[in-house]
Amino acid sequence: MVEPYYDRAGITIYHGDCFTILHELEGIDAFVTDPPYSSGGAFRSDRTVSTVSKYVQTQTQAYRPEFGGDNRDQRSFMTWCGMWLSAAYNASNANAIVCSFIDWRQLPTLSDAIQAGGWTWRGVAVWSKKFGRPTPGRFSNACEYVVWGSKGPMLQREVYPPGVFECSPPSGDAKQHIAQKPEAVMEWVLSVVPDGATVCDPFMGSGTTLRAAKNAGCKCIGIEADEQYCEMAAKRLQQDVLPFAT
Amino acid sequence: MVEPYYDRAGITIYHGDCFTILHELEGIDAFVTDPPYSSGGAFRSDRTVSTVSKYVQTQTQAYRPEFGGDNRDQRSFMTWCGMWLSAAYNASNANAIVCSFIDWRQLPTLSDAIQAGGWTWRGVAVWSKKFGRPTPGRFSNACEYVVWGSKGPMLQREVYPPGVFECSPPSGDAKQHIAQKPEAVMEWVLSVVPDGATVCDPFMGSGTTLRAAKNAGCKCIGIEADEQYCEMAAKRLQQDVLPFAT
DNA sequence: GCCGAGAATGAATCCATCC
DNA sequence: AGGATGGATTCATTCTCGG
Repeated sequence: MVEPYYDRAGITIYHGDCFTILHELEGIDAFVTDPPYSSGGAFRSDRTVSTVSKYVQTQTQAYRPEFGGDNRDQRSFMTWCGMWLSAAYNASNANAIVCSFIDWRQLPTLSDAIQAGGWTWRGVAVWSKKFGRPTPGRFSNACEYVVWGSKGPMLQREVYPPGVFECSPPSGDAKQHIAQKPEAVMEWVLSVVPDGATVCDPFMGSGTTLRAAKNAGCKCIGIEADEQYCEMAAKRLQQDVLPFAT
Repeated sequence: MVEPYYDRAGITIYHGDCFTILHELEGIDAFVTDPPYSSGGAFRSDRTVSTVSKYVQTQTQAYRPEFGGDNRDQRSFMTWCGMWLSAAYNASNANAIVCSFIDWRQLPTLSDAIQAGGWTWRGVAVWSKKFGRPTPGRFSNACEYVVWGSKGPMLQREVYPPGVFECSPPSGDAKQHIAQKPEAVMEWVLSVVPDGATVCDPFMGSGTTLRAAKNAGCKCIGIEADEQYCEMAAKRLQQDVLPFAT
């Protein structure tokens, strides 16, 4: 069994590759995560290939060119998402929930991947950031999306979470990770997760999901490949335990 | 050439099959439309019932006519969307814009189809209805989406439309079609369309797009297969011309 | 005309029942 | 792997209507 990087008060952090760790896990009730989007830019040269090629090494080739410029990264992103979603499915209990953030460009790919991984796709929820970067002549990209689903039928629950949640992105000192989500957004997403569930975030980053899950009374598990973020998250989570925490 | 059902003051309505009519058209600057979604429910039997019982179930329901073309399965929906988007592409000028409404379930299919039809997919805009019908334990489906793109590069314009638009759906006497959009929502979508453009809605319904396009100073063309809706739209549009219109 | 109370509404989803 | 039908459920917002 893999050794945790941090393990205290129902919070466990693993430092390592998500596939390796997921393979060892079981009994998860909910996956709530914000994976790297491999997005940005309409052309391949605009993208950072490193994050993708780090996880997937497949022979990439031109694929249905009539579907537009750049399907190579799209294809490997699809494969990679299918892989982690499938591993997550296998580590889950029956009736588990999966919620993954994504941007508009990869939304269709992720909705395919979630189903390819065995999950039942249940819907899309919208995080409205109020103001996206304005672009002349175009709709601003002011939203990110939560593609979500379940492992088989869902448990009956008496909550009615809104389908749109409006909240400004973090800024200033509160922001420790490029893609960091506000804690309020994570709490909103967690409202579809049963009380006392075991929540796992396989792409933990600075640990916002874990903080929100802990506040919701959940047991939680984070996985992160970058040790710098493991340390940062452990510090953030330990702070909360102190009596004089803010 | 096909005979118009209505043709007055820069507004033309064709009654007939959209493929037949689109084949005859040319010189369109923007397609703005709200096609039948062929959505609803997780089971085929839920999708194949009539639009009235599928989308509305309350006790004292005002009568609104059925609309056709809403019972395709995923595969034929994809093919059908590819066909009309391709026909629309062929009827378009260079730099034309396409904007099509869709719900969460069919968003990935439509984003594939728009690219299969030759368009460059530019993004997703969100119409937030504020509050959808609640479903226990799940995010309410409070949004519809605008999948949009262009024929080649876009013209430079000095407008900055928001990526999310919040507006309640029409109700009461103002609602004549089950899936009718508020005029304000159509005006928001039309903000990416150049001034004085020729706008076409190949699934006109009760004619909201045409009203909004006319108010925006556009020439407009509507196509509708159901004569009942052609009549309804013609009446709505003619009303606006009268000096004592409300 | 304004305000408050009560009623109606919704591009929904699931499931039991029937043929 | 059967397929269609109808009923039950839900609550913030919007509408209606009376005072």
